[in-house]
Amino acid sequence: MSVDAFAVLAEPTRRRILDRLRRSESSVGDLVDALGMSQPAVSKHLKVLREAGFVTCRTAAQQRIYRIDTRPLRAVDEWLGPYRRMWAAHLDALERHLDSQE
Amino acid sequence: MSVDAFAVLAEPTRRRILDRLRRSESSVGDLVDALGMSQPAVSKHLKVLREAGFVTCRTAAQQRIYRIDTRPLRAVDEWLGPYRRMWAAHLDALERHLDSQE
DNA sequence: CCGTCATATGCCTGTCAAGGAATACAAGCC
DNA sequence: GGCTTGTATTCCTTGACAGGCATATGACGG
Repeated sequence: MSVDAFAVLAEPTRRRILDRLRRSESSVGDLVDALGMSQPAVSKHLKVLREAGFVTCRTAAQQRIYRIDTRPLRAVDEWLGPYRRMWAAHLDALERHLDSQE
Repeated sequence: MSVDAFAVLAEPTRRRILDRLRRSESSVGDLVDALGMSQPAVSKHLKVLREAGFVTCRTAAQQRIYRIDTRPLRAVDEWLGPYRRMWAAHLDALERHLDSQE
């Protein structure tokens, strides 16, 4: 959980991993196939994701099955909160404007 | 708009700039004072933010006044959408569980 | 135990971004 | 037109990854 969530998400490959894990949990090998990248590279990204809390893994026989944990993403969502209020306010204003125009 | 939004947000200083601009638009000098960083460093971050669409600037006399544009943040918000549905689903499930327990 | 499959780790190299110092540019003022 | 103020740009150095290859670790089957 040491590294900043945004820094973790800054890497496109890691977002691809998350996008894939969103659909179903996967073994490292599955991800290697899906991403077309070397196994060490994938394992390293998984390590970063794991240490930042984005994924958890369980051992199943000789494989490690990775699975999303949404908690860090919720933190990002909360960071967005105040900004979301900004554009919500603008949309409201636009709406009022359009209403007054009709 | 060339650089990836997440890469832009990965830099803590840039998030600090956005957090400050969220409260009020500011000149470069204001930001330099607020961040305690060299003026060139701030200007460079502003350039990155500008090129990625996070801020716009207008010229006022000899100053440049920077202001937030929330569009790229809305894009981030949309990227979060599917994940948000994940944890929303979990919360719903938890709620149903608690309801069934009462 | 030993070989094998699945994954993790170390080492190396190349790339890229951040920050400081110096400098260039641009707009106002006298 | 020089001078000052505010901001952008350039050059340089340094540090942080990302990715590949080789190798270590770990779990299973015979």
